[in-house]
Parts: sequence; structure tokens; C-alpha cells
Amino acid sequence: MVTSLNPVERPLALGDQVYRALRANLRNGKILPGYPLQEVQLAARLGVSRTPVREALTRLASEGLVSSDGRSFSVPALTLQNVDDIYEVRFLVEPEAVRHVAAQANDPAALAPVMQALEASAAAHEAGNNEAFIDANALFRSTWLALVPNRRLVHAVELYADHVQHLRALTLGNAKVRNVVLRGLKRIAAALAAGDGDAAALAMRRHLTEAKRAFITAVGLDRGRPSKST
Amino acid sequence: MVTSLNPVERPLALGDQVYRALRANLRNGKILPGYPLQEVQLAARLGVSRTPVREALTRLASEGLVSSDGRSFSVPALTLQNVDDIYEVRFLVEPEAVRHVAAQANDPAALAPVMQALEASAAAHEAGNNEAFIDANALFRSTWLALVPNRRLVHAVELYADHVQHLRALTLGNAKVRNVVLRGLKRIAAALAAGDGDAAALAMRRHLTEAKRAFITAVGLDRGRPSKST
DNA sequence: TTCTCAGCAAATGTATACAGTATCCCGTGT
DNA sequence: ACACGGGATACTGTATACATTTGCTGAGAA
Repeated sequence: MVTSLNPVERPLALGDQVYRALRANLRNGKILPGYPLQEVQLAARLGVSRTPVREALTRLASEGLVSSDGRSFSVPALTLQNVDDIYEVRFLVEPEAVRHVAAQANDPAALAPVMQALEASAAAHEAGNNEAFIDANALFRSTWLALVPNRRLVHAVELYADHVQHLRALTLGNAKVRNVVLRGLKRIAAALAAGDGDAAALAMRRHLTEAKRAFITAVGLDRGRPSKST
Repeated sequence: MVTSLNPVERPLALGDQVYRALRANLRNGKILPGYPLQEVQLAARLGVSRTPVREALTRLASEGLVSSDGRSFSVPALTLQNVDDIYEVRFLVEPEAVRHVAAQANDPAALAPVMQALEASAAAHEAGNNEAFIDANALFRSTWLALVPNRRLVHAVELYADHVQHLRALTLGNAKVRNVVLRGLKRIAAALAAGDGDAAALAMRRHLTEAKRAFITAVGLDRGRPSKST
């Protein structure tokens, strides 16, 4: 009983709520790049004063999810260089994070939520439900991340994943891409179930590689990039 | 002339100044773990109102440099678990960051500041000047980080390095530790000068391993940890 | 027609006022 | 003597007021 004693459910400060709301809206593409992000406007739309809005914006800016043009905030439009940078960091942290999950997957019950998320992804793919697939995809990540003991590593993974999350709507609209992604998730899940850390890390690297390539081709950022395949 | 045109020197907002001041004070140990960090008090000491102080605190909290106990902020006292977590992330990002520097070190002039920082470290060590050594150490990192093209990677490195920076005063007070650290820096610098990315990454890993061990023994966090050497 | 400058509008940066809540201390009752 | 209660205090969270700056608009002159 001692361990399950959570620190009383506190009514979460407005600043936090605004932060989460904005971050969620950035993730799902409700707020598009180039958007002004003016304090008064956001405050009015969210029904709070400027103070918590400003607090949330400074947090988001310090995390790089929004950019502050000296004076005001805006949603950064990702260049090819940015995508490269973000994926390089993801390449460094995510494979090692999944490796940890595999290492401690001796309890199969712990992986149950991950498998459920995988099934949800598969179902959404078969149904051709784009939005549901995106959600299930995000759920898959959050479920395996919940099993990573290193909270700072989790934080880093979530941060850089969110940097490009809003682009998923572009890439996952393509059924072929969804198919590739789903197979990637299956490989990761299989490695986790087998408790094979190396395989999990490898599967994650491959998954990231595929996701990045999908981004670049989908967004058409690859003009001027030396092509390897053609 | 075009390239050297910096975005006009703007009179930096108070919120930013407070953020930098607090972060600097956290780094150099002026603000110790367990410290209350009350808004009114800090505002009075810094000569500003609570607003910019609060802004800075929320940023620091979102980066994990201070912890918010639900209601107020405080400087987190690092447990052994925390040190492990932080160093795991550093292990993932820093070696790859230095690898990049080595890869593009074809211009030896670019490395000049790094070498100067190394010399400053050596001089401080020989002079037995503890504080100067810590400063030179930080300078060494910032100089090579300036050569990393991936800004997000730089941001991640700086962030997690600062998480434990305030502990350097403890470990680098020991002359033996300083000696080991200095040799580590020399190895890294040599690899960079040689343009050998693999060697640079390897040297950084070794350096981090030594630094972590110094932390754990110096702070005496290792009670209950299975010892490998004794 | 175009350039310039003055004035205005709007948005940000900062300070301060107000409200709510937790904590601490002291007094009282048992 | 100890425990409980009430009030005071102090700190946070939020809103709002004020100052400063930026950017636009429009009129007038070249």
C-alpha cells in the first residue's frame, strides 16, 4: 500500500494545462507552422489570461517546439536540415531506450499495453483509418516509453519525437507508408517480447530510418539532396 | 561581410537574463541543493519583479535543472539513480557530438579555441587553481560544442552536462581527479586534431566513465552499490 | 508616383494587485 | 502536558495595469 500512494490529485495549474494543450495542438497539427502564436489571441481562445499562456510559450520555446523570433513566438517550419538534426538525436537515444525495455521484459504482463497498442495500429491500418493509426502510433510509443526506467531518457525521447510529430499526418496519409511503419512496429514489439535488446535497438534504428525517408519524400524537402537510389 | 552579420544586439529581456543568471549560479554551485528558490526572495536579490523570475524558474523546471514540488521550486539533490540516468544520456549524445567535430576538423584554425582551453586547463592544474580549472573545463566543452553543426544535439549535450556541473566543485577539488580529467581532455583534443572521429568518441566515453566514477566516490553515493574493484 | 515621416494601434515585457491555500505558531481545553 | 483548533503569515497562481517597442497607415512633399 505504501508504494501505490500517489501525491494527491492536485487541480493542475493553468500554466501546465495551457502547456499541454498547446503541445497537443502542435503534435496533431492543429497549429500549423508559420502560425503567429500571439499571447492575447491564445489567451482569449483558451479562456485564461496572458500569464499562463506566456509561461507555456516560454517553456515550449526553451524546448525548441516553438521558436521565438526575438520578440514574438511562432511555429517553426522545419527545413531539411532541421529534420536531419532531429533524427540524428532520435537515432542516438531511442534505440538505447527500447533496449532497456527489452532488458527488463521478463514480466510479459508489462508488455501487454504495448501489444494492445500494436493491435490498435493494425486494426486502424486495415480499416484505413488515418487518424486512428496516428493515435495508435503515438500510443505505441508512450506505452513502451512507460517501461523505460530512466526518466530523463524518456523525456529526451518524447521531446525530439514531438518535434516532428506534427508531420506524421503527411506521411501516414500514404497507405504504403502506413504498411511499412506497421511492419516496423511489429519488429520492435517482437524483439521486446523476445527480450532481445540488440534486436529491439536494431529494429528501432531501421524504423527511424524508414520514417525519416518517408518524411523527406512526402514533404518534398529532398530537392538538391544527392539521391542514392535513382 | 554577409556571414558575419549577427542578428542585432538586442537588449535581452529580463526573463532571459534571470534565466542565465540562475543557470550560471546552479552550475557553479552558488545555489545549493535543497535551496528553497522562492520567487519573492530571488526577485528581491536580482532587483526585478516576480514575473521574469517565475518565467526563468518554469524554464529551468521544464529542463529538469530545478524540480517543482507541486507548488514551489527547489534545487534537486541528486541521488545515485539520478547520476546514473544523467550519465547514460550523456554517454549517448556526447561521443557522437565530438565525432562530428573531428569529422569536420579539416580546418585546423577552427580547433584553436579548443586548444587554448586545453592549455588553460593545464595551466590551472599546474597552478593548483581549483576554480580556474573548473572554468577552463567548462570552456573546453563550450569551444568544441561550438563546432558541432547540429544545434539540437548541442542543446541536449549542454542540458545534461549542466545537470551535474554543480558537482564538479566536489570532484575537481581532488588533485588526482584533476590529473585524470586533464589527461582525458588531452586525449579528446588529440583525436580532434587528428580528425579521428572514432578515437574522439572513444576518448569521450572514457572521459565520461572516469568523471562518473569520480562523482560517485567523491559524493559517497556508492553505499550499497556492488563494488567492482574492492 | 514614390519616398519619408509622423502618429496611431497593437503586441510584448514587466510590475503589481488580488485571491487562494498551505504552513506555522500560539492559545485553549482536556 | 499534550492535543486540537484558530488565526495569522507567507507564498504561490492568476489577472490586470502600465510602459515600451514595433510595425503599419496615411498624408505630404519631392
